[in-house]
Amino acid sequence: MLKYAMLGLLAERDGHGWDLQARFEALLAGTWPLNNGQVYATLKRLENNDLVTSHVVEQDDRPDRNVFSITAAGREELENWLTAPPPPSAILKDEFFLKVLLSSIASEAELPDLLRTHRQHYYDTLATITRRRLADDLNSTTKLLLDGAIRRLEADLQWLDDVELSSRL
Amino acid sequence: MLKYAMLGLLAERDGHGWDLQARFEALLAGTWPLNNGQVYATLKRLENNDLVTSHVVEQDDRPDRNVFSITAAGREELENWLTAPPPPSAILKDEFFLKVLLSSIASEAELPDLLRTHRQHYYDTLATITRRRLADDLNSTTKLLLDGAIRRLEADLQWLDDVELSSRL
DNA sequence: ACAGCCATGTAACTTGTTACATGATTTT
DNA sequence: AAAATCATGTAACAAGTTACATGGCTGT
Repeated sequence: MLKYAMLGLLAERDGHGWDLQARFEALLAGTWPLNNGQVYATLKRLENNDLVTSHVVEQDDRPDRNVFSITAAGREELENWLTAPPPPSAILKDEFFLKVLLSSIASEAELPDLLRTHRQHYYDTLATITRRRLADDLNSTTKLLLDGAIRRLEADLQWLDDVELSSRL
Repeated sequence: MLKYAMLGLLAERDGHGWDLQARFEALLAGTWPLNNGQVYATLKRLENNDLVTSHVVEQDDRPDRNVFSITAAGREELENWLTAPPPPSAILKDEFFLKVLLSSIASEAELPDLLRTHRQHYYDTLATITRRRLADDLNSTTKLLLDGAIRRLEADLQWLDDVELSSRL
């Protein structure tokens, strides 16, 4: 997926690896930290596939930059991905769902523990995100993202209640 | 993740590759189809790590089965995973969120198209899942899963409205 | 002096994805 | 005769994860 993230950021404007990583993390409000190695590896693959090109920009007081630009083929790849509907399998391919499911069938004794841990964790995350949402240096897109995350967290918390109720029957 | 799914199914009872795949797909109500190759590859890796063991069961009229059992180490690995809270990065690591985000910054002209396509797709999926939820041959765990999926889909649909509203300003 | 920022990457390992390959039995 | 079910796997490739490695400049 990072591949498309890089293409998207480059479609906005050119950038070098370090810069792209910083922009990505800012856009995601720090909720999706990256290892720099992954960024450089992804950019190299994109270049091998001619979806981006690069040129070196020399600097005196800083290390030289390797600045990337998106190509026409890269733009096309990005558009295709953006407009394609998600595969039908995507909705339930979720670690949280899978944990509850497996706990129910394989390890029922652990279910209450799992539910407690996760409920706690979801409340904490909800609090963190709600707090972050209030910061005034966020761009509007990031705000939207956080709103979406809040809606999902609330949905998941309600579902946790469902699961707990039905496990107590 | 499939690794843990296999461990979970084996914790319920022993099984061979084919059987595990069928049980997995039934549990997920067919929403997460697998390629058999992935199943066998995953089982082999688990065996290499001594998380499962296998023995051949001969059959006359059918190909022989390679039946797997979970080991003590496998059980431990499963328990650890089940009780561990999700990493904080997991909530927003989502293809749908990323698409909306990137479309907003990189390709604003495509946003309405993306929103329309995805809204349609989400409604369709909601309808499909709701219908499947009514089938009476589902086990209670699968029903729960579908309930969770419905809650999420509804949350995402509401969020799509948010995004559309804010994009029209 | 030390921490933090700027900037680059490689290497090893684990997962996931897709395609290919084989072959018997049962049902339509 | 064809399609579905049962049953096994290999191989190639793409992507994600983590650790390692280097080095100058800036602010405290």
